[in-house]
Amino acid sequence: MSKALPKRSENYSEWYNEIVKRAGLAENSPVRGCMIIKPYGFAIWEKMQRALDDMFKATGHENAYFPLFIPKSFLEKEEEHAEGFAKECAVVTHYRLKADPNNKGALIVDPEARLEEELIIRPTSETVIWNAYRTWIQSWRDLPILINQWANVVRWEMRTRLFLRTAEFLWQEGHTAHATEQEAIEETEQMLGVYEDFAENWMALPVVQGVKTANERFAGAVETYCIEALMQDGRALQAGTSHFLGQNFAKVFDVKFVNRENQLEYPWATSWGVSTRLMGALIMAHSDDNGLVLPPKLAPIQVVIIPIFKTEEDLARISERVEPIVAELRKAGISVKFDSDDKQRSGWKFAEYELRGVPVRLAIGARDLENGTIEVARRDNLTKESVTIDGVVETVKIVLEQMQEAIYQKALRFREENTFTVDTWDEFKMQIEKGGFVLAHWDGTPETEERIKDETKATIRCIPLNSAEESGQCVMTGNDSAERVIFARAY
RNA sequence: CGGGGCGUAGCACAGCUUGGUAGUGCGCACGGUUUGGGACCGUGAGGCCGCAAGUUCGAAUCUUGCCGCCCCGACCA
Repeated sequence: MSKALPKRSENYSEWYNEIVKRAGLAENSPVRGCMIIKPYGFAIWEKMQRALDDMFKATGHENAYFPLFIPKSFLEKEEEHAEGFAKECAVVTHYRLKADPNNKGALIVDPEARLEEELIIRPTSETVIWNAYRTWIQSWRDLPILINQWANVVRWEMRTRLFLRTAEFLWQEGHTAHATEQEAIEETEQMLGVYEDFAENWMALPVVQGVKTANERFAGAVETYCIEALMQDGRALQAGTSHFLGQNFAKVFDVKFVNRENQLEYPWATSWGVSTRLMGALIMAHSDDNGLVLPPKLAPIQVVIIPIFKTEEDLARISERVEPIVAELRKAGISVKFDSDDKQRSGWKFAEYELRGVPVRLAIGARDLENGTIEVARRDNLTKESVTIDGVVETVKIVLEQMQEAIYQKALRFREENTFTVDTWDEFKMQIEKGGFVLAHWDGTPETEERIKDETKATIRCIPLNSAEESGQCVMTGNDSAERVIFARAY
């Protein structure tokens, strides 16, 4: 195994692939397009899950679980939804194998065991869930229903990349039902806010809240809201979506409730999700040529302590000094690993924990014991300083907080420096080629959006929610436009 | 599905042109010397050379077919 990672500046996608594998986050599986999430990668995902789950609960949601298999007829009900997902569904047609009579040891699909109705492996769960809601919802008193599920889904993608786009991925999907349109829209916006909060305060990832254009809208939604982030190579990544589904699913699954006036009405729906794709965003937003850089709040190991020793006796003396520090850090809620393994040398460990993105490294050797000091190294800016052992726990707490903020600020600065306002077609093409968010006027038609995509590979990432009204002319057609939208090449 | 590349030890690869004992580095095991930024020496284990058929006295190497993977495009969170 070569020591150095490919450089971001030379080959960004190879850098990404290598970092995922070498930092022990994930690897390819025997099945094309699927991935094995390794313990260290899964530990990060678990921290994300925990934070998000707490936020969902805090906003009144409950977890439930709906099945992996969806009858094909369910998927067919909502026309746009069906069309949107049809071409990427895995389908179960049989329920039994049998020994191949012509080939000893081999198994074949038993032709006798064909399912009467094929089952789709869920690409998303609106249909099964709304089918269930039919019996759950009778009266306005049953509403709202605020459900979330943590699950895997399958979308048979042509081209896949670890975390960013895999055939099977893990996610959460919230599915809510409301008595009024207004309430459902508020829910959609609220959850988008939750995602923004999570992205910025946990992932240290600045995001733009916006609305998708018709072309980019979720299949079956009335309106799709999103948070969009900018990666270090200048490409955009959709980090989360929240959909206002109107009454589309209620109608096709015949879900009705009696309102206060004793009239039958269709409830209003939302759905919202984030996936293991966030892992890709996390990696691409912050990491450097030495490896992963993790925001402290999501780092499985926040502090690693590396003893520098020659003999068993040295190690024993260091351990004695380190153990109370470990205990104190843990008491402060900080996850810490004391790596006293003598099979690897300290230099190897330094490089390894940098690769894995451990935020703070403490190194302590005989010299430190004499001086009463310990070395504190920061992963984000690779600086190190010597501090007194007595104050190290306090120092670590401060450093972790500073890092969380510094990583966010760095990403924010990057986004600001890579957000451009352009007004001419030539400028537009040139800037898209260079990368970044490009703010430009658009005449609001799907046709123009499509033409721009064909010519530049750029899509409208979103119509920002809080952008100022500003009349202008469409960058491609010159037609009137009321506001700027964000264009970028995207993952 | 188009275009390109690759299948040889756990990993990364050489060997193939010109057929003749299966190799190198990393990793692994054991022993020793080392240890403040990816240590070194010695010994050792580990292979149906992607699969199948063919050519040949003899195939990792030549021929044909198949399978798989990766990268680039069209589709997408």
